[in-house]
Amino acid sequence: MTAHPTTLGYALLGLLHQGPRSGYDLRKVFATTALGNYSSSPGAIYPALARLERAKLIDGRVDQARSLRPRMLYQPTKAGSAAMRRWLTQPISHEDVERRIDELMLRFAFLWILEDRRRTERFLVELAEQVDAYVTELKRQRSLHPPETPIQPRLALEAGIEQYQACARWARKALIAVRKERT
Amino acid sequence: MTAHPTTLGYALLGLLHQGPRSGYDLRKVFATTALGNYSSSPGAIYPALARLERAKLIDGRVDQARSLRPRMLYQPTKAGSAAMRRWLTQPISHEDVERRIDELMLRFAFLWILEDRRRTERFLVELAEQVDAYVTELKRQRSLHPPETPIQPRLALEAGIEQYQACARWARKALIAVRKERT
DNA sequence: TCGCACATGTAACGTGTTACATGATTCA
DNA sequence: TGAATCATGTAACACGTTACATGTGCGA
Repeated sequence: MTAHPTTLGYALLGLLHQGPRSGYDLRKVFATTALGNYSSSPGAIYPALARLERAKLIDGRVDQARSLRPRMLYQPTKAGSAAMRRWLTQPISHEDVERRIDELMLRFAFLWILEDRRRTERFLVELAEQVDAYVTELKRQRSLHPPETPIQPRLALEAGIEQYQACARWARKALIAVRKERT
Repeated sequence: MTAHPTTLGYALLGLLHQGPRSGYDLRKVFATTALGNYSSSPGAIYPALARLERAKLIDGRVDQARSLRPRMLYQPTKAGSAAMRRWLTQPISHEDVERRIDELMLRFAFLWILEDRRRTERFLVELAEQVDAYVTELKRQRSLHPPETPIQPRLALEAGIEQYQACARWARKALIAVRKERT
């Protein structure tokens, strides 16, 4: 009951906030956009949709509009929208930054659902702070490398540092862009 | 038989190339370093070690050196080293860049095992090329956004673009650093 | 009529997560 | 004596991957 959807579940739930879609429609989105990183293919998507429906977070009904074959069109229920809002408004944890940065980006991409610019801004501020903190931690790790460490692991750590720094820079730039936006 | 180790398996196998370690030692590495991103905790590590041993890629023997309790010390077998070398020298695929970039970084971190600077250089060249290609693809996706797209998904895609660009920049910088290295 | 795109699934399998179990040693 | 640390695991569970199954409508 209190079982939360997985990242894929939230991705599907989020997409359905754009309007009713069938499983096939959703698959196409995953197949053609960068969202494809969050998995793909029928074996994951159809079961995930079934789980969301069992949890009453989405509602499926048959699209009897003519055309090809009957399709199941899903849309979020009230409970589904509420679950989505809860997920979107979670605070950004240390753990999220360290190990689930792409889930954070997914959350950000769906923040439009809230129609609350302030919330988007707060997300970016928090993200920049947390990422900065993690960069500091990574730099500390770099300083702890014993001198005989080969160059490759050193450089790999460097890569991590630079990717997170890029993320922090992006967050600050995005914050400015969001503030400029007319709503 | 031809079943390949998972990313976690390769991470363990790679660490064992630094010298014999126990499961506990390995857990500590995962718990305290950035490697922790590649999972953690007994429930994953001990079974992974058991699989590697069943596949004859590592060899465990009891450390009867005094001190605390008996520990199982693992080290790679010849087959294990060969499997590692095969993994490390795989070409970098489009798919790797899109969906397994952190596995690529793990591979890079373990390239020291090959003791072949050229190989490291080639890896970085290939990576930069492939990442550039993916950045191009992401920019194309950005240009395809319909004008009414909310700002958040746009910015999220922007984040992806900038992280990959940071990765490409890093690869070129790292290439220079590796070339400078005396071996 | 052949094949492809549409459309929806299921089954087997391996693996990671979480939580728990067990017992020895060291230190307060 | 009790707590923390060393050290190794196991069991239940859910999820994703891969591969397969099934059938319609449309265009060449």
